[in-house]
Amino acid sequence: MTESESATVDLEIIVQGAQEGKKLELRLWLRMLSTTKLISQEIRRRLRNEFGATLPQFDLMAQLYREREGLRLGELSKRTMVTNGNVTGLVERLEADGLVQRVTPDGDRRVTVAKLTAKGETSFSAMAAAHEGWLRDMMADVEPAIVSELWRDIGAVKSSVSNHLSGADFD
Amino acid sequence: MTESESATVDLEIIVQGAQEGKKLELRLWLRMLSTTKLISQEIRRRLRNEFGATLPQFDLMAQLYREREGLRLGELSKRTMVTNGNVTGLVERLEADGLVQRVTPDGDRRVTVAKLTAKGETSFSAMAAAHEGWLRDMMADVEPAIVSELWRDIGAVKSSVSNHLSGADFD
DNA sequence: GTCAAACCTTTGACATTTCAAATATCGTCC
DNA sequence: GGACGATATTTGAAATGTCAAAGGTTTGAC
Repeated sequence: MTESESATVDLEIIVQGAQEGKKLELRLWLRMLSTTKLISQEIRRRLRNEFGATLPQFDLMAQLYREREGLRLGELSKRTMVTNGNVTGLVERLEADGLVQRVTPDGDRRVTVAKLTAKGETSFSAMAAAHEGWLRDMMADVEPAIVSELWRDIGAVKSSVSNHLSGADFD
Repeated sequence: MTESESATVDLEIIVQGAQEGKKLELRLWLRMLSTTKLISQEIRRRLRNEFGATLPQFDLMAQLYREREGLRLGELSKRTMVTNGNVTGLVERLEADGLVQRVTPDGDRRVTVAKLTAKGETSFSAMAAAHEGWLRDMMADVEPAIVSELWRDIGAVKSSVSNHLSGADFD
């Protein structure tokens, strides 16, 4: 490649605002992944230290908290994006701790419905408030306008990904 | 709060384009988390179906691929954001599959260096190419300019989070 | 009514994950 | 040259995660 060719190419790339060149999607993914891991680990640590809870337990309880009537395990599995088998164990442990209660409805004995106990609601309520504060703190240096933009644009990413899944995952 | 005060507040919120009101950071976090899970699961499924590999193994091999001399397990742990104990098991299994090789350098017998084998390099190379394509496909509906913006802005989030960690995590 | 297909959850095998404690080695101070 | 603190990895317990297969239950077709 001659000097002038090289200069031209560089210019084009710069003009396109993509000096990173190819693999932009890959780079975005790696950054999303590492950022998500970072935040997850921080939340996990704080949940553990301040409440003796785990993140998956918190996630599961969050779903039950907004459905006071309780949810079937399959529905919980979908909402938490966790496999069925995993939900079984999670709910078992939460039940052992008295935070969740399992009920088999009269109509359909195949079904198990999980529901927060009073203790579970109290417990989750405290964790949720702290959790929200942690996130505000962690993102304190990001402009609110940027946070909104990110929320919107990541929604677009999620949409695109949903439309290009190989498996049979549709909603 | 009087009625007129309330009305004023509502108006401000609407004008700011934040009818979601508070908890913007929380909403961003939930969306980041679910999107990341969605993509992870898709990549996991494809790695499994097409290559018989797992995502953590792929991540680990990716680090070794760009450091052909190999990496100490502690360094691998930092780069993959995985705990030390976890790296031990991952490397063990990869070694059993003949993809990675462990060496203890002469100078310091505390250290273990993991390095891709020839088979590991070939294997990873194929997976990496496919992996990059999967991401491009999944994000195909997102404008390149948006992808760039996201990359930049998520960088800002990561920065902010890094500066507000409670633990002793600094780089 | 009965059988088969569909549905919901659990189970079992295995991999990944964290944390804390244990192990092993190195470097240094005296 | 021995003890101590710092480093580096491994181990062990418990939880989370996937997948596939097995268990009950219900429903619908006949």
